[in-house]
Amino acid sequence: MGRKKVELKRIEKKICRQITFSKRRNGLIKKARDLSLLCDVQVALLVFSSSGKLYEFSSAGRYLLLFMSL
Amino acid sequence: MGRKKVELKRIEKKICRQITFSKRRNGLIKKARDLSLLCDVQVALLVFSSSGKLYEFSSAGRYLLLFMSL
DNA sequence: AACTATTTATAAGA
DNA sequence: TTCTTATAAATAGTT
Repeated sequence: MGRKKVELKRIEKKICRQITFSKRRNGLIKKARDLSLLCDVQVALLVFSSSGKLYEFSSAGRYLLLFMSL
Repeated sequence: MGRKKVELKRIEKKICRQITFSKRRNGLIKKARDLSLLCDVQVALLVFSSSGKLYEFSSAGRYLLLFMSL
């Protein structure tokens, strides 16, 4: 959805990757919220930036996420 | 993105709600995958249908999610 | 399940 | 970094 069609592969230029991350992360969180509201379902979304910052949306209350290296 | 602008509130007609759920759920999972790939970040997305079925995407390996009613 | 008119998201540019 | 705008992508209503 932009001036050019995007190739589905890692964006190599760091600055471009960060800008895209910011834009798409916000878009994804909005769509998660919309889906939950429109369709009355529970959604949990977690995004970790490469620097480790967590961005999230959850329609439910509190939750605990454990990454397992099983 | 359709014939009419959508109101951001629960879709009352069950059939319409189920159709929208199917379409948007797939779209959301695609966008989660794209974000992870393009921006090289970790993403976890979980969607529970009203009947309790789980739809998910995770760029990481295995994980365990616990909803807490604290 | 496919189609298509239209809205929405966003890539590039300013 | 925030705003704009051309275009790609998603999808609401229809078939």
